[in-house]
Amino acid sequence: MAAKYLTIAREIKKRIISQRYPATEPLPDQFALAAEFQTSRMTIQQAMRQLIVEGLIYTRQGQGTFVRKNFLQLSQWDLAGSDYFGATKTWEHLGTVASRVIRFELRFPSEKEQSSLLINADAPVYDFVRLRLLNDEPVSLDATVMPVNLVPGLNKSHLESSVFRYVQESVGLKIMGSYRVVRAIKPDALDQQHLICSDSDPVLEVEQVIYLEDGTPLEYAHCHYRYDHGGIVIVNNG
Amino acid sequence: MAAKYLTIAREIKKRIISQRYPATEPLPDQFALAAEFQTSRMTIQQAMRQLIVEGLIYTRQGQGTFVRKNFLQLSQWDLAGSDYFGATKTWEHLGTVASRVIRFELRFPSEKEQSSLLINADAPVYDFVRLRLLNDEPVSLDATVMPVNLVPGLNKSHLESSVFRYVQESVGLKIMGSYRVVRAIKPDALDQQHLICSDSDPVLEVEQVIYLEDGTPLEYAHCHYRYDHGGIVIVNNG
DNA sequence: AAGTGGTCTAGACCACCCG
DNA sequence: GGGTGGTCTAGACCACTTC
Repeated sequence: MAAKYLTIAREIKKRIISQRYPATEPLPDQFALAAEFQTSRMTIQQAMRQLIVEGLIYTRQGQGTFVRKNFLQLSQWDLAGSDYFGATKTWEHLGTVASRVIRFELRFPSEKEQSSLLINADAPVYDFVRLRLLNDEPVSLDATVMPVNLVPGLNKSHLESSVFRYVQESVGLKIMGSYRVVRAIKPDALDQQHLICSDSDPVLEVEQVIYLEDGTPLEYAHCHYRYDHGGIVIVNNG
Repeated sequence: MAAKYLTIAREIKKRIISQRYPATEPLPDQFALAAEFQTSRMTIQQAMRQLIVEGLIYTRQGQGTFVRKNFLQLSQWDLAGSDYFGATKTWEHLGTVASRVIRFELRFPSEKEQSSLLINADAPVYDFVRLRLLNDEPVSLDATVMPVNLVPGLNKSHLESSVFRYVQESVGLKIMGSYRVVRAIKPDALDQQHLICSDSDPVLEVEQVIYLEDGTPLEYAHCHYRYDHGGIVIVNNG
């Protein structure tokens, strides 16, 4: 049995999508909703808070609760954006995805890696490079560094399928967030060789740290994308 | 007088930063905090919710409330990232910033612009291009389209100072969020001319829609950055 | 079983916006 | 002044984790 406030939030969401609550006027006030759903006003407010963080509505003290004009639009954006690559998204709807392992080694971390992963110089790390192919065309070249102690037992077959799945399902770690820097750079020798690009073709570089629920850094990576294979989508709701 | 839950949240934040609440063990439970702050548990929970959205703590039912290990680290990241450009950040701490207007026209929107700005073909738009200089060095070339009806009275002097400030202070509109796509591209003729780069120098392109509180799109822009002048920082907390 | 956070109640008063 | 959302109370019961 889901919480009552979530049930109410879902119901109100339905009504907004079906335009039973037209976007041109405010929603019924919280007292009316509390009466309709036979609950207290605090619970209605919790449901509203849920819809606010989902970007569906916004409130104005003294005025009421309103539907965001771009809510219906946003799903269209997301759809339109699906031709682009988000680092957390998969591309499987675009075709056949494959991973080729270029390098897989153990070593000690550099200073930059120590500070990015919050580890000491004597904590061993995996160092691996993978080429991602979409319909046999090279798309990205990813160089990753991960602390061995967080993910013991990682092997080459995990790299060929999904490190993410191994980390979540076998080791039981949960990803919380990420920190990324995106730039345009000139391709290095490895990029030119594996992404099959000339030295005048730009490369989109994503430098990222992925961290777990409690904030422990899990991986530090440099991902290089061919410039003609889309971009990174960033959505920001205030 | 600020709300009690915000006052409590600030106090708890202080204690975490000063390590009076060590990151190695859970925070005092909500009942103890309610007693200490002479308030109800609901108010303590509201304070906790605040700190959760700020990324400071996380909760586990049946276990307690914990400090995120990367909280202290994150402020260092932000500092480190200040050498990079975020489209919402200013660069004034890096030196002298100037804006040169390359183009400023009125016209009707293209189909792509109509769908991005949610306007009709007969709604006029401003079309302007600006070159941003940092210490007299070209950094970015921005091509922007804005609906005239949202921002009446825009003129060239606004472009040279800050369109953002004009929109906020004179027109009274409030920015809510953004939708961006980042790519690496080859420079076009305008880029090469104004960003002073060769055709083998990559360009970082940010295609963006900025929208207002209620979701109305305010501007649709393409911003081109020189590849050697930093990158875009993206922080994502689950 | 004990201890923790999650949800919920039935009110109350306050701050803000509008006519 | 009337209507709206924002905050707050003093409890209650539930769900989950650990012992």
